[in-house]
Amino acid sequence: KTASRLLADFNDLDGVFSHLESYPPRLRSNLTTHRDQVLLNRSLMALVDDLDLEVDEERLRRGEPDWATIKEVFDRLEFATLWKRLLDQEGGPPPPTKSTVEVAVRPVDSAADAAGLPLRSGMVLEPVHESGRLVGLVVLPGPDPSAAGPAPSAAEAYYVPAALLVHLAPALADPAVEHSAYKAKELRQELHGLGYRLEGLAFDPELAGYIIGPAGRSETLEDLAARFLSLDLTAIESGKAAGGQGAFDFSGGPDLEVAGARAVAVRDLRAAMEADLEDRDQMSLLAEMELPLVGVLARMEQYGIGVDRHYLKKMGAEFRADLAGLETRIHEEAGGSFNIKSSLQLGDVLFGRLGLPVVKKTPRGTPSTAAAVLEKLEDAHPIVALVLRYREVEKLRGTYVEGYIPLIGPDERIHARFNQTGAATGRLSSDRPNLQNIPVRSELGRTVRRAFVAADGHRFVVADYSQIELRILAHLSKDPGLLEAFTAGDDIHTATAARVFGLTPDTVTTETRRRAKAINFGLLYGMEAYGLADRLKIGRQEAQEHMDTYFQQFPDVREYLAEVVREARRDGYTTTLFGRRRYLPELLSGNWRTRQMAERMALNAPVQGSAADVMKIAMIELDRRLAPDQGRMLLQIHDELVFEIREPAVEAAVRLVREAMEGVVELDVPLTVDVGIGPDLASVKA
DNA sequence: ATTTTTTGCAA
DNA sequence: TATTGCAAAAAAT
Repeated sequence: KTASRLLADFNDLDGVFSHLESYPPRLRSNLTTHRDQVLLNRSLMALVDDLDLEVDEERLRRGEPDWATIKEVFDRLEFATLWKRLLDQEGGPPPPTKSTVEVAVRPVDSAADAAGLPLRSGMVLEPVHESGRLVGLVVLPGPDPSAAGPAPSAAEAYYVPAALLVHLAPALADPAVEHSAYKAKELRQELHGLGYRLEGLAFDPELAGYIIGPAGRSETLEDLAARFLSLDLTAIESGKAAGGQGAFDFSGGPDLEVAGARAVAVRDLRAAMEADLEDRDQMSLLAEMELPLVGVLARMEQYGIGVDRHYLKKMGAEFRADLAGLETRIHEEAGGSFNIKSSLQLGDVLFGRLGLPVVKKTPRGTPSTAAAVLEKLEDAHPIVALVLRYREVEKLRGTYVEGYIPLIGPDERIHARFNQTGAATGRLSSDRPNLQNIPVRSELGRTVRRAFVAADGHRFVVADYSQIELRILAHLSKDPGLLEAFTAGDDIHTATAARVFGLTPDTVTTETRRRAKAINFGLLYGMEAYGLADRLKIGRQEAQEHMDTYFQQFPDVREYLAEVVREARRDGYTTTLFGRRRYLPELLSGNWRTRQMAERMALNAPVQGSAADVMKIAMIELDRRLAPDQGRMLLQIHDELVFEIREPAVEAAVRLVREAMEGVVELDVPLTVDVGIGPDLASVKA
């Protein structure tokens, strides 16, 4: 534990491995930046703990690496041969890392000055903030085609304060004047807030980094500069803070030197990262999928979705009253007051005072009070059902009904964000709020949907891909049984049930269909018999039989899934239909549990990721083809798109949406889309 | 005050 | 002891 303190705090071993494993080859021999060392230290500490090794704390206290233990770790784990070789080379100090950038940033201080700036295509835009607000833009002009001779050694950039941005407006809004920017969508939205349009996005290192190695979260520009340029941007920032040149800047203005260095980093990252993307055959993923999507998502965020504030307030009040009543009754049943929302206190009451049996424990050893557990105890004591109800209402009140209210804008709409780099598989994610998890399953939960209302004279048009993941599985596996079922247009769960249980489609009961559905879903998640048994509340044996029969009936699915894992183990990553990769170095982990988890991820990633690819293409296509006077795309919920359409245009829009979504890609099975229409999200009906 | 844990909502 | 997310709340730090 002393060692943990000397090294860095970190527990996301998976993320570290994804990151390091996806280094481009020429940088693998150069794990020398500060960040590299931190990452390496962190993952090593996790491994030391994992393997129950002792570190030489005496050495660590002296600030020296404990090479003996590090080598011991690698000796015991076969997957680390690459690093071992690296460490064998490690004797002397690491080669110096670049920590300065030659750049001169000239502040622009007059309208005439701003109007005369060179705004060539290929420029880099780097926002400058002060206390969270955009105060200006550093512009690093693109290459000058007319310039003779070599480019000057020091880059020349300009700082344009917000007040003078108006002189850049035509160039910013011109799609022919291409720009690069880190977190381009964010910049675009900030400029939009000031009344400026930004078009012509040609490169964003955040998106390129996401494609090269989606680590589950986006990397900072500092991370990317260290990884691809061996450039330590943090040294430039901290150097100033620590009293380097420029530390005594009494002007009180923004830190232009740092912004300039960042802009140069973005420019240089474009060359470095595009070269990598070319090598990996992923340029079109960036240029034709992720970059065009930026504008689409930005528009969706700007439009927002209409919300009935008064309905939410009324519902919140009702929920509060319900909760007060439930609380009283629960406290009565418990024979005393306690905090129902605390799983610890609730556990004490249920499993202590009331003596209910402990079904399951949490990873930390306390008795679990999760809904699945409580459902098993419902008959044991009347308090259990009340607690379940309390949890449900409290969840809806806190997260949804009252959680939404502060997020409603002055336009009475909610402008959630869609994050393009949030999910390791290629999916989008959403936050502030998350509009990809609006309740739908429970009766009470569905009432929340009534709060989302289409504007006057408009209707919501909701289009969802029918069984897109299973269709992609059919396409990828080429299993004749699965292909046939989809080509014939059968209900896939019924068709599966018929084959697995030896029935004809018309003799499939609700129960057998339910079981087949669970198997189909389980397939997409790398199911094992244990999980299926749990889900279906049947024996492990029986679940295993179901799976065996399934794979007998659909042998190519089994073969495909096995092949996915084999390839992932060999290559280190899985691939989607459109070349998106997911790195899974944990497939070679010495830890059985970790490895199993990675295998399930490997099974799921090509299917979920390909579906995400298809949806992204559909969104870009629809953004182009849906005329603004017809309506707007508002939400994406993974396999579903929500539009707000002017009433006279609804019929045409339905046709357009269906045609575009079904036609984005030609698979071995048809893609079909179900469309519903309604005045609010609760009332959407086919 | 910030991070981690538990829980629960969606596809 | 099924995949991917985001978030609230309590507890832990």
